Amino acid sequence: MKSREVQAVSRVLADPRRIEILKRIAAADCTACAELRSEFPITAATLSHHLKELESCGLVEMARRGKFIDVTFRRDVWETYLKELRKI
Amino acid sequence: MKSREVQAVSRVLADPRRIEILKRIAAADCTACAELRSEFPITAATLSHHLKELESCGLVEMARRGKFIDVTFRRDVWETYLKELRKI
DNA sequence: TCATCAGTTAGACAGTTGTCGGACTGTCAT
DNA sequence: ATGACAGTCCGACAACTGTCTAACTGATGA
Repeated sequence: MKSREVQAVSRVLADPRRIEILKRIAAADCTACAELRSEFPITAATLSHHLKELESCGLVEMARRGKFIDVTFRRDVWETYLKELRKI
Repeated sequence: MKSREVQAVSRVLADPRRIEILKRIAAADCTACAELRSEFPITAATLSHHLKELESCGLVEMARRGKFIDVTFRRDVWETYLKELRKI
């Protein structure tokens, strides 16, 4: 994992709400954004934005399934990130 | 470590330059800001700002020694932070 | 086909933040 | 004392970002 990727993850993790969302996804992969939206007081647009950020740095994966989106936690990326931080 | 403290560290880590500075400090505690300033192309004011951020979330400790500042890496705080992240 | 629902995109706005120059404080050596 | 030096504080500015509303796309079911 390159230094730039570590920075990307760190940047994405900077927002408190994003950490919460990530925790939630890591705890139980969800099959719909609405599932998340029911747990956080945010707009669909805002959630979409955050998910895009989480996806852009590889922390989650998103896949369409009909009307819904499967959101899955990329634990391997997460572990790699932690491994990099442990080097510091 | 409370959730708010984790968020504070994550926020501070979001800036690429701050990660670099932290790495540098972790690699070898330094006894002067000038030492750092010679390695990064930033103003004294900007460096002071970043160090203050790093200090505010507990990642480094700063102590005056005459004209100079001793900057030390708080590895215990760092480990605690990593431990929290590992829970996710 | 048409209404509805899940999610995205675009644009706007407010708040935050990284950066700097310049003034300042405090310390040391002469 | 005085000049030089290490670092901080302040105000400003540009860039970025989290949030929203509103309009949109695409899929489902009646």
